[in-house]
Formats: sequence, structure tokens, C-alpha cells
Amino acid sequence: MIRIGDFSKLSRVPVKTLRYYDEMGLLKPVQVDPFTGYRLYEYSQLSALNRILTLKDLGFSLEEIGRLLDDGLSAEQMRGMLKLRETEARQRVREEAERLERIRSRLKQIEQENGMSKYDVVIKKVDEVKTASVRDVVPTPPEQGGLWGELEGYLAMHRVRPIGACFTLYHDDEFKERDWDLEVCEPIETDVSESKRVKMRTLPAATMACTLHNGPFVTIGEAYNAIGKWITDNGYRITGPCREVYLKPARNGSQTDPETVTEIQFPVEKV
Amino acid sequence: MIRIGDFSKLSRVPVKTLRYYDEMGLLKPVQVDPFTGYRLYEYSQLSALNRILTLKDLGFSLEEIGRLLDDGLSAEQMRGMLKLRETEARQRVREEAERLERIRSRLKQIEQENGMSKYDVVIKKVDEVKTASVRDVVPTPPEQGGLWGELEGYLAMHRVRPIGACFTLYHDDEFKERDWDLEVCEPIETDVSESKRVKMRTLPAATMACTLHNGPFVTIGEAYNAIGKWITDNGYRITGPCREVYLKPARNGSQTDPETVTEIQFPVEKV
DNA sequence: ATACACCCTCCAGCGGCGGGAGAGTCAAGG
DNA sequence: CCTTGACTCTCCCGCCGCTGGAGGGTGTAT
Repeated sequence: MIRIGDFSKLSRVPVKTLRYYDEMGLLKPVQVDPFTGYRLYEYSQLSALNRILTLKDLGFSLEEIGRLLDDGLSAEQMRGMLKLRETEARQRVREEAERLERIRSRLKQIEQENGMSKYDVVIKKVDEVKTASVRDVVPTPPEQGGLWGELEGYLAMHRVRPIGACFTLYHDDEFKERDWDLEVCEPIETDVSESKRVKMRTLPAATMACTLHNGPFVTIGEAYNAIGKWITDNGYRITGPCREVYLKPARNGSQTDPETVTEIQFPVEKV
Repeated sequence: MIRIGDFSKLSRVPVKTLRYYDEMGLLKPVQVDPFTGYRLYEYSQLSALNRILTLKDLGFSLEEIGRLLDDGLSAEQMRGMLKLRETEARQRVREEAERLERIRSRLKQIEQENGMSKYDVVIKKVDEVKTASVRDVVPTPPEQGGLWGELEGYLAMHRVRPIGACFTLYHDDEFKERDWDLEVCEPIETDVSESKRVKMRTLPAATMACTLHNGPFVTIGEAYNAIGKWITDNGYRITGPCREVYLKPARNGSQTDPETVTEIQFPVEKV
């Protein structure tokens, strides 16, 4: 029988931790002096402690370890739990590797441009969204105003109010000088009957690379350049049409209103 | 100017988090209604929030981010901090990968042996330790009793008390039937003069793969098998002589005392 | 007037300990 | 026998980045 300090030295586990494990019911000393409260351990408990440390190292929480030790677990159960841990561990390895890649990409960017870009790109999940939309081909993006007029008019007529920021979907895969295939969308709560021009559409949930553009539309190209570079640098791939979300729309659809705030979203996946 | 709920929707960051960032001084709303306490944000603050999220994603703590945002940081400073993050991230990737490997090795072991080994191996750092020791070649390990007699006698004569568990170093690289080169060691506090047989030695700090053997010495071979298998399975390499630490020594050096507890330590490094 | 959504502050909790206060215990040395 | 110093005990707070909930006020639409 040895006291906690010696047990701690032999096991190289801090006294505080041993007391905590006692409290958690993971490793009770074989005896506690009823007068002094001193904990007394057996040498053989070092093995029990080793088992705890091993399980902890495999990624189990102390609470799980407690349950594992209480139920005399079968090899089959253990295998199942480890399989789970394996998936989680693989997941974490991937996450950390991706973070590392983002750090490297950022470093590279700073070294190349000798400064930080004003566009920060973040990955976000967006929910499924139900929209009413009008799709058409227009010569250039600034000429989409007519489509917005159509859509808004139709919704007003049906007394349907949008429930979030409106946006434009850009359907072209490559850059075009003229004739853009785009779709103006308003998120709505409940279905509305379709017309020849106005369609209902439910966009699925997706992972998006997002960046914000503060300022007039005429300079939005910079934001597209920044996010495009980020996507390739960080090893992502574009998987669908880009959204241009009008968080703070321009007054009268002006191309030069400096107060507008627009978010650019590209659906992406890791290559 | 928008209220916190709308700001939250646009940024897809929970309201609670925004309030927390306010409290931390990371992102103060441009205005707070003095009567109601309502926070009012500008659309342009969405970009500031994006910057915070990006930095967080690169591995900075909120406190660090606060400082980064306060000091208008130069590109060079930023580069330095990112270099640091990079090292940390690489470290974490490696750790997680190693954990994954240990989980796989454990799974493999369960599937092969259809059950869990009674030997759990843990990696621990041991400190530098100063010892008095006697090294010699003996026919077989059980015959090291004489060396212990020599060492203990010498220490008693010099009134030196050991300060930890004694152990034997096994210097042979390969298994031998006969003639083992071994060294019996007692950790001591202060230097003692050497003799022809008793030497002072300071063993450096090291990373050890450790396992415990509960039971008589005659069955200690199982423990050696288990730890040897673990070391190869987990991608480690033995880098020095093995220690056999007598945590609870046998009475009279008996080979069959079932109460003994012995730790086996191999200095290892990741391949 | 009445919903109902929205906002506020304050407090507790998470996991796995570490640090420290304040008090009791034990063995060795003078 | 007394003192010293090393140990041990319990209890409470803090970490980090939020999340959840209680209890209460506010704003807008019916």
C-alpha cells in the first residue's frame, strides 16, 4: 500500500489527476484512511491506471472510459467503439491537414503580395433555400435590372414577401464577354404558383466559399479575383453556379453606390 | 444599421457568438441603444467579422485576434505569427496521425488475438536520472542477485539512500541465450565516490514506451513480447538499452513472488 | 389589446485538469 | 519533546469559446 505521492511518482501521473480520477470513479484507491482521508493505493493499480491512460490516448473521454471499465466489455463491443474512434481520428487528421494548408496558402499570399488582401474567404454551410426566380440571358450583368423588375412585380402581385437577401445565380461555367446566363432569385417562405417566366426552385444545402465586397458593383471584379485565387490555392473545386448575394442592395440598382455590400458564394468541395 | 438577429442571419454566426465577440472587444456594434441596450451593426462590419473568422480558422485564439486587430499589424509581423501557427498545425497533424495509427494498431490486435491484451503500452517522458550502478556480464538475468548485493552494500557503507525505484539496464541489442550484459542501477540524490565496480552515471531524459508486469519474474517474457509487438506495430524504433524497473520488488529477490510489480521501459523514437 | 418574435443581462456548464488557500498528518532531526 | 519540512486533505476558481436557460423588457403586426 502506497500513498498518493509515491503512486504518482511511479506512474508519472500528477497527484491532481489521480484525485480527479478518484472523484470520477475511474480509479478508486483500495483504501482511504477514515481519519485522515489519505488515499492508499496498491501497486497492482498501476496497471489499471495504464489501461485508463491507453484508452484516453485512443480518444475516449473520461466518462466513456468509466463506462467501459464498469461494463466488462467484450472484444466485439470494443472493436465497435474503436471503429468509431478511427473514423473520428481520420476526420480530425483531415481537418488539421486542411487548416495547415490554409495557413500555408495565407503565408504564400502574404509573401507574394507583400500584404494582406482585403478579401477574407471563409467556408460556410448554407441551408437549403426555397426561391422564386427568373432566368434569362442578358448581354452583361449590369443589365439584369429588367429581370428583377419582373420578379419583384410578380411577387408583389401575389402578396409574397421575401424572407432573406436576394441573389443572382451565374450559370455560365466560363467567363464570357457577352450574353450571360443568369437567374435572379428571391428566397420565399411558402410556395407561389409559377408563371411562364417566374419559376419556383429549391436550392439544396451546400458548402460555400464566401467573401464580401464592400463598395460599388463596378469594382466587384477584385472580389472575384481574390476568391478565385483562394479556391485554387486551397485545393477546392467549384461544384456549381456562383451566387452573388445582395446583403445591402444598391439604391435604385445603381452600379456606383459605394454603400452596397455584396457576398460572393461559390459552392465548393475539397479535391 | 441592423439589429443583431439580422446581422447573425447575414453572417451565419450565432447571436450568442456575436454578443461574446462584443464582450471580448473583437467586434463592437457601431451603436448601442442607451435605453434598450439593443446592439446595432453596420453592413460593413460583416467584413470585419469575416476577418475574425478567418484568423480563428488559422488557429489564433480570440485573445490573439483581439491584439492583432488592435495593433495595425504589418505584413512582416503577420508572417511571423503565421510561421508559428504553421509549426503548431504541423505538429497537430502529426499527433493526430499518430493517434490514428495507435487506434488502427489496437484494432488489428483485437482482431488478431480476439481480445484485449492484458498489457497496455503507454508512451511517457522520463526525466534525467542520476544513478549508482554496477555493470557486468552474467549467465542469465536471474543471476544478477550478486550485483545487487555489491551495489546495495556499497551504498549502505557510504550512507547513501536510493531516491526511487531501482532498475536493471539490459545492454544487449539482440536476444542471447547466455551471458547477458546488464547493469543494476539505484537512483541517488547526491554524488558518491566511485569504486572499481560501482560507477556513477547520469541517464539522460528520454521518451519511453512502458508497460507493467504484475506477477512473478518467471512470466515476464509475456510482457516483453507484448511491448515488442506494440513498438513495431506502432511505428517506433528502439533507441537504447531497455530498463526493467522494480516498482514493487520481490521479497528476497524471489523469482516466483506473485506480488511483484515490474515496469519495462524501452527508449523509443518515431520512425 | 394581444400575440409573438426579438432583444437584453446574468448565471451555469462543458472537459480535464492546474493553481492556490487553509488546514491537518507524518517521519526525521536536534 | 519540539520543530521542521514534506505530504496530504478539501474546496474553490480559472481556462477556452462558446451554448443553454431564466427572467424580463421591446417592437411590430394583427
